[in-house]
Amino acid sequence: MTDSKPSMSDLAKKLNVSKTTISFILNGKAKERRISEALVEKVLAEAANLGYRPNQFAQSLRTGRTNIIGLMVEDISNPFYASIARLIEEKVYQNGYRIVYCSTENDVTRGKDFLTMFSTLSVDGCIVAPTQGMEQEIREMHEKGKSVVLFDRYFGNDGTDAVMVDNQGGMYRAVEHLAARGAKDIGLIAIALDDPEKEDRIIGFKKAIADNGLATYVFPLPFKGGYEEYLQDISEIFSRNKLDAVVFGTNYLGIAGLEVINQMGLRIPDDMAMISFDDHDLFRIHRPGITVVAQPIEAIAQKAIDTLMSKLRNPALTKKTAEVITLPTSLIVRAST
Amino acid sequence: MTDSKPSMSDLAKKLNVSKTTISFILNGKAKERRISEALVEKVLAEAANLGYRPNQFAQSLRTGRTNIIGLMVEDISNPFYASIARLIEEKVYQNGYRIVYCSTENDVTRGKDFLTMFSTLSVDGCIVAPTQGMEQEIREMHEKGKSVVLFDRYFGNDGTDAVMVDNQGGMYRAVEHLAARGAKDIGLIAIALDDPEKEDRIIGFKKAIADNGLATYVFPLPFKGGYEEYLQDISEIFSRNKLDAVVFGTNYLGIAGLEVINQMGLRIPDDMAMISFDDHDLFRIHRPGITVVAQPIEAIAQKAIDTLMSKLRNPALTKKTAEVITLPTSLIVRAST
DNA sequence: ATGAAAGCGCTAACAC
DNA sequence: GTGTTAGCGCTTTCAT
Repeated sequence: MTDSKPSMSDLAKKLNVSKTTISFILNGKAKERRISEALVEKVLAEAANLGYRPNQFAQSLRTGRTNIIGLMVEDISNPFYASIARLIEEKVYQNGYRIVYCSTENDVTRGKDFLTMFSTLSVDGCIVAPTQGMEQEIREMHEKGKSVVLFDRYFGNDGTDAVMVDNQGGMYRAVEHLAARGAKDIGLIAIALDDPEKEDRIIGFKKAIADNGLATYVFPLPFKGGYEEYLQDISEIFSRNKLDAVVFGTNYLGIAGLEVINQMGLRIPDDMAMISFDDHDLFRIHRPGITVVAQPIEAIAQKAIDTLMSKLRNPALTKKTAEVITLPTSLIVRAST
Repeated sequence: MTDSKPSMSDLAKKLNVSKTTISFILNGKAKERRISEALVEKVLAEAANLGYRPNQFAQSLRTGRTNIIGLMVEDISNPFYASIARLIEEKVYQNGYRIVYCSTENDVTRGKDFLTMFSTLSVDGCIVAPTQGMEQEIREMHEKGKSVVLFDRYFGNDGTDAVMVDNQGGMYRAVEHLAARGAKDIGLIAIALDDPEKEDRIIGFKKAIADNGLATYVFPLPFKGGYEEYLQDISEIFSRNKLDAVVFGTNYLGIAGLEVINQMGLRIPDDMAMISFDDHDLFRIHRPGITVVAQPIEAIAQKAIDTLMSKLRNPALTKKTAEVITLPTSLIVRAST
């Protein structure tokens, strides 16, 4: 009936031992406190028997640590982020942490709200794919000693750790590949949240186009939630420009683009060669297969966690070193090029 | 420098007011406590000024409520669950809750671990796509007064709310559709965690096969993490049986199946007609398009949240009513059939 | 080798 | 109208 959780006091009372002792034993400090084997046994046994679980909130209130990690991505339903979330989940649980996630939808306000939430929740650290406009807030968290690891996007030299991917290089090789296959009019359709001149994927694209002496067709698109709108935008781009190849800056643009191409009855790669950033089941299985610039998802997750965990374990590090890791992408050539 | 968060005491000291008063004001109980307008203003202003944020842990410790909701799915990186997670996130935040998620991988032990974690974390409620074998634990949570809403899978009449989908009916109509198109040897490739006789999708399939006087080809597969293994299993099934149509019980089996079909050079729908449970970008965009039994993702998320929120708002309900909502699936016919 | 006691930040019954 | 006070369950210093 009164099945409510047993507290440390319950244990203490039942065993005629003080809370202190119980606490030490349960926290593995029995040795250094020289508590007798016998007592340790007894306490452990009774704790197990009663199904005792420490109250995380009391614990957090006392210690200031929460064992919660915040994960902030653009959209948790995007397979790229979902896969990362899955991997991070796996690795984080092994270290006794839990994850609270949220999707920013590239909205600064949402992003900041969530940062506040993380702060309110007192997460021990967080892994964030930031939107732009959050620079200030991220820096503040960092300065307050919270461990933050950025990925997917970051802001120059602000002292925050980041796990990035070689976006410029990846894009450069994609264009190179297309050019080598004889493409002349290569378009780039990519999200530009901010200034297109600052987007690495766009920069890499332009550089490759220039190096290959080709004409530049860049179509920066603002971020919008709706898939339908992208279909619309892309089909307009296709009808107004006679391209023989196209590169998409993200998986969802690639997907939308592929749908448009198919709808318009364009043949890949004869009428239109195609490459998308990010691999996806769709790109692998589609006939013809779609060439992609794949991001090393596993490595991104691993590095992000490793970085965060090492800061968490050694808080002194947090304020000091800031490392920006850049992981290579890989061009997976399929029949679309 | 000492930028650590201001507490209620700080506020109280600064304004020469007691914590009590602050607490009441901040919790919107100023009216009923008949606190003067002026004071309310002053407190609110100073709170905003100092950037005061209540300490969630102290709050939780005191009230027993945490504003955290646990979300447990089979695999957060599966688009079906990821989409649900996204929608649930959206709806939940509007109500001031946060989400902690975890992926069971259909592993009972993991599932139970996470349930314990939810319990330790004192989540206010949870939305769970259970694995089998968790019946007992779910029932216990429920009996302890925790709000639990199941989806995707549930255990008969155990008094827990559940949001389900008409799996039998969806599968039935898929087979019916195939039969109407002249398919004779229709195979079903589906995960059977437990007894295949208890899996609704398999039941629906068999019923439809019987009603249409066809031969029964059911290939229950155990759940395994690895995609490669499914490829293997499926291609064996295809080489050992001469089917003219196949139905896949879940999106990842459908994806693997499609990959196998393409690899084997089978033509859809001439050599092999195909239907998969769950819609997916891949099925929509693939040429030919793949007919699917789509689940109403949005509705599932909405119902789950609605149910949970109403229980949370009115705890008295929790122990009483248990509702099993069954949502319809829809057959989206494409070129694969 | 063990325990008493203070206090983390907050809420709410009960005074005044 | 506003303040006092007693905890929520835990950790940890200091005493014994």
